[in-house]
Amino acid sequence: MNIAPTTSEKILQCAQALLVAGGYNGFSYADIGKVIGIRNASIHHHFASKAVLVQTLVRQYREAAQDGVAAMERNITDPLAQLRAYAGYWESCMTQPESAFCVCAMLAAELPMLPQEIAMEVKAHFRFFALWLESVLERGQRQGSLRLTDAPRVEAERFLATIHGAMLSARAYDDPKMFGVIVHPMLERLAVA
Amino acid sequence: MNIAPTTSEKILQCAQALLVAGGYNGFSYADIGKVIGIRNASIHHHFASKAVLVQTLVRQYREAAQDGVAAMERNITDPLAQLRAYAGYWESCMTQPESAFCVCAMLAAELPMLPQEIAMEVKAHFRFFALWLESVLERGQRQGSLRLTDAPRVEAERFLATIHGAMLSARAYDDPKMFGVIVHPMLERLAVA
DNA sequence: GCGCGGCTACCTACTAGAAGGTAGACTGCG
DNA sequence: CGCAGTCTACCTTCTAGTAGGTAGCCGCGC
Repeated sequence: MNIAPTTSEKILQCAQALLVAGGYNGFSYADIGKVIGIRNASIHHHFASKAVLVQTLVRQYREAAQDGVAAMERNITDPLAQLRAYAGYWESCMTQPESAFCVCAMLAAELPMLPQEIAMEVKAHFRFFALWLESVLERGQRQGSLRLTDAPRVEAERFLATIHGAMLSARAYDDPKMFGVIVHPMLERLAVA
Repeated sequence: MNIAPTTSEKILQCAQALLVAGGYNGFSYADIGKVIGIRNASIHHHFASKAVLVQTLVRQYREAAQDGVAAMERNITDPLAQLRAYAGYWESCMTQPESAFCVCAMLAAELPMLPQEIAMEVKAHFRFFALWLESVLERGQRQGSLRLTDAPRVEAERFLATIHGAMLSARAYDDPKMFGVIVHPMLERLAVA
């Protein structure tokens, strides 16, 4: 959303779009260079190696996600509304190909052969969201606005897994609406009748 | 389980293990050759191209899965028991790294940049399982042995998405048990009290 | 029963291109 | 000047894929 994104911002943005489309091994420096009109070597000036590039990308992605959650919690206090906002955010992402998949979900699938430093960032992303969802669900249960059938921890892990699985299904069916088809009823079921 | 697997079977088996670990672009002919002790060119003798190799692999994987479901339906008739058997199959796969992820779920994540013929096989796999799960859930509801809160179609898609998301979470947490932690309560919730 | 054609399965040696990465020079700006 | 940012030109390694050859086997005709 910057007026004039710097070159390194453009590189990161482009790398993210390519990463979301095809994973860590699905893009190259040359692909990035072709898109933003720069030479291979110039990318190395900004990011010493591909691992560093992707690690930087994931760390910023993770920080942005955490900032986003913090901002959302300031605007929305009702637990169910928070879950709806989180799901709604992803639902709006589904329609644009370059953001139609979670960077960390993609990388998690490739975890066994990812550089260690990237794997750590990805794992931290999962831990953060599982903990946040657990806190939201637990609070909703305490307030009586959410109806859980299992422990908040378990419900949180299932919620996150279903969100990620719904992204996968939307991709497999080539249908962005599939995400909502799966996620909306899950939210309604959590709402106290 | 063959006494003496042929070379092309060994190639497919090895390719599957590598595919599950790192996706379509995460392995090369050389990687396969190194594992099974064969030259790069010899793999081309069995499979004209990488796309053909992976397409063959996915088609056989899909057929084996469909045969497995058919065999299971002959042995188990109760819908809930069928769902448990399906989930139990994957739970047992989680402990072995070379089978700890669904080939088609992995490829679905990379769909946007996969060769067309492979993408078609992957999509067919998703359609098959969604339809099968829908039929099982619908039958369970009719018999009164399963308690659905949404339409069988929607419950089936959510079930499949949660299974795939649970595989992802197990990988992200580097903990095979995470699959069961997510999937068991989902099954219990479907069972009529 | 022997030789021959054709087949399968593998080999060595090679190619063109892409991969990630490096060295060093140029350019424009504060 | 000093430096950030970019370039050209290059390197090494890996990539999928090709060309051509060899060894063993199977079946057929004589």
